[in-house]
Amino acid sequence: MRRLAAELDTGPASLYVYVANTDELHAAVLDEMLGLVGPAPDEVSARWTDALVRLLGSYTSILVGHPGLARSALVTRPSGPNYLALVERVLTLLRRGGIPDDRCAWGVDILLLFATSIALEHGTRLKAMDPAEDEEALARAIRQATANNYPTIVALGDDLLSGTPQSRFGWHIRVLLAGIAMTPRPPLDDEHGRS
Amino acid sequence: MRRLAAELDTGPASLYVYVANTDELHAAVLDEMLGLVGPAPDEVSARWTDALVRLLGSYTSILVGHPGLARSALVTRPSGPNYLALVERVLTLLRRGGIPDDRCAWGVDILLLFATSIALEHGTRLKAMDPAEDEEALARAIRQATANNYPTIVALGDDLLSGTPQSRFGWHIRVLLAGIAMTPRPPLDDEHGRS
DNA sequence: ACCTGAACACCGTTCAAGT
DNA sequence: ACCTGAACACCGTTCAAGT
Repeated sequence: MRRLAAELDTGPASLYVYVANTDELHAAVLDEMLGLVGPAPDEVSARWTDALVRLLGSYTSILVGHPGLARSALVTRPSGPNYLALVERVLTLLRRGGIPDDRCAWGVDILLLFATSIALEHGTRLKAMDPAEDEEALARAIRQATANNYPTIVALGDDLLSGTPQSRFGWHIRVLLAGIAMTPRPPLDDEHGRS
Repeated sequence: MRRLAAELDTGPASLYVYVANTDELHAAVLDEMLGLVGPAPDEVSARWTDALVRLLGSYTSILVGHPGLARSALVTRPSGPNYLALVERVLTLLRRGGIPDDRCAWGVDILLLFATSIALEHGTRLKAMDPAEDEEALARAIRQATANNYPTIVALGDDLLSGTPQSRFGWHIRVLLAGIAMTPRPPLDDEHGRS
């Protein structure tokens, strides 16, 4: 807020004429940036799973550079036109994959939530640390784990930390898609509208 | 930091003798709270999927009350003894489900990441808003969506927002488990240790 | 050697006062 | 009626000075 106000050569109070609070500002900025989300040259021809990995990947990579936006998007679900367009595209691809409608409805939510979380995780990490010091702590803890207390952790060892962020991301999305495709929705316990 | 220091009748500077920064303090507090994570009365007898839904559910419910901790856990992976014990329990259950070791290794990460994200999402929402005003914005946007611009959103309609947080959470975890069980890991592109 | 008061450099938000 | 300076109520972190 203050940074933007300074950029505009005014006091921070002036911004509150246009937005109610920081989250609302973030939502507006995010929707603007979402206009840039992949033009998807071959979205129609590619396999639907690959298309979704790419689409969600480009959504995530936009957010990684702006962890503050990712945080806001996680907490206050965006509802701007470009976000809705993204939802629409994800839904279209899920349907193309033959996913039943009820699972498309819940699946789009978990896919976007997950993509947003990954962006927040990586984005803040990049902002905070110089590389190499990075996940040091967890890696050390895992390597020091004794077979007495944590036998399974020791057995799996370095594989717990293997892979690049990109290869993990692709696997994560495919896991979600496969799971969505084969996990029936629970019956809706009656909730009189929604809760 | 300042709140804790005040509680201890001293200045905030004194805390920096014991912790390097806020994230480290958060990590220590979180690990302490993780000591309370479900004693799991029937973890051995229950179906492994049910046991995991409950275990991750109790992890999440601890974090929901403290969104600040969830945020830290998302950004700086915890590495305390109680967190490792949680990882160990999740791994044990995944193996009991017959999940191959390499997918257990990557699966525990996505499960805990997801549980942490859900806690952050719900926790901050509870903190910020009075109920009812809640997701109003997205709900309105969806209902106002015109069939021209967003045909699939309109077709799915209210089902996009149906379900209770609990029923969604259970479905989400089952989606992840089913996906993990059936999605082969990509080959590790060579990374000389890790990156 | 160990601890900490006071300061530094920030935040988001409000509201009375100005034009 | 519309905008905003100045203040309010916070943060996390540092460091010189005290014991």
